[in-house]
Amino acid sequence: MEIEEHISTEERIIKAAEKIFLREGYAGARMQEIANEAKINKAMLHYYFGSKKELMEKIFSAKFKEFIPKVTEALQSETTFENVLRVYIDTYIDMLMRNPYLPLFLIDTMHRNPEFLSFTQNFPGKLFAAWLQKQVDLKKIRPIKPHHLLLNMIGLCVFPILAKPMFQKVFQIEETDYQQILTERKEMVYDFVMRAIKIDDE
Amino acid sequence: MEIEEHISTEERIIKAAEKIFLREGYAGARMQEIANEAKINKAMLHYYFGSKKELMEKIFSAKFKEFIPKVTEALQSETTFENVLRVYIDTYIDMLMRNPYLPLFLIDTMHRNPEFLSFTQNFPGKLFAAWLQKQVDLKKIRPIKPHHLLLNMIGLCVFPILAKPMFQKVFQIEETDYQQILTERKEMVYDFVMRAIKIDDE
DNA sequence: GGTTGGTTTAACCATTTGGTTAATGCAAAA
DNA sequence: TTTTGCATTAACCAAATGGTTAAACCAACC
Repeated sequence: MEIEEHISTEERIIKAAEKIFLREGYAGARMQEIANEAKINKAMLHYYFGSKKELMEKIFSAKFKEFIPKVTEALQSETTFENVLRVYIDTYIDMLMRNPYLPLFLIDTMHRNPEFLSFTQNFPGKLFAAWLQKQVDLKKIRPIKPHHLLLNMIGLCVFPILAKPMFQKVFQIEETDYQQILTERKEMVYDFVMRAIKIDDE
Repeated sequence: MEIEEHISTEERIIKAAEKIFLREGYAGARMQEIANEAKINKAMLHYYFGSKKELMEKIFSAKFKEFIPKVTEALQSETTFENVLRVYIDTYIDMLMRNPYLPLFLIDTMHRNPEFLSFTQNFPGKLFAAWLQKQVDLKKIRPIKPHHLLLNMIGLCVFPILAKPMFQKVFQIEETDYQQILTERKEMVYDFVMRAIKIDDE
């Protein structure tokens, strides 16, 4: 029993709950399955977290933070628009490839348990809007409403993850090819967005 | 008891199951709730459709067809690329505004019950690819892989529907404004895609 | 060694859930 | 009018589910 290798029961529960909730969703997840996954007695779940709902809320708000783009620093830096866009898309698609269950879990939960959203922090929407307006004023890009651009960027990154089963079926794509396509999209999405919003006469 | 107004029990069940499954998802839906919605005895559900899974499969495959873009005719017509794109995006966003639960329902189901996908028909991926290649050859648009363009187009239309709760929270948007933004997007998405793939020197 | 207080467990509980059944309703055929 | 066969219902059932409880465990402290 190594000192540093020890993982507390609470951590074990969190890890297990993450796995099961992400894979099965709230309604589909079973407390017993979480207990099995954590290799502890089911009563421990309630001992540490009260109820299924409270446990879910813990997992949701933690995961929500991962999903909301961490753009604040990038926006405040003095780097070019192109750079911000490129880094953002790369980072985001990488994160999604590492967490393929995350988008569906969050979207599903937000729709069916909207009360969980109230516990989450805000995305710096105003900051993003201001930054974008500056880029427009500087004639770096064509005018576009911040919420539209953000929806476009995130949608282009996230949708292929959400639509994976349909996508693979419709185009008859194997797993390795699918991963390859996601990687390709880092370049593709950057290019697509850049062309869509750049100034024509340059 | 009007002759033409009569709705068969089977139809009543389908309507009710659609409503409940779309709103609650498979795991969240309750057979009793479907029966209540249809105002019939719960045993009728099993009498007509066997099991929850069989009923779900009926609803899923019907709804899947609505979601898969009906592009075949458009692709075979001799109209311009611009026209196909414009009509496609308009039609699709309109359909989504009328069926806001549809995307999450399909995506959720495909992920958690992938076996349902095997019952569905195929999307004419090859036809779309061939048509797009022709547009590229005719120098109507820049080269782009068919699956990327399709993911982009659908993603740009669908993602705002999926992300609605988060979107509204992050940007503090009321329901009427949200609807307005979706309508705006018909124009916006067309423009965005068109600029992204048009030939530069014209 | 004994007490204390947090941790863990097996057994239990009430309710919900998908599904079944046996009896009844009922319209059309005979 | 009686029979036939599908349609419908109330009552029921076994399994699953989230949650509880009382007892046991166990390391730290006295």
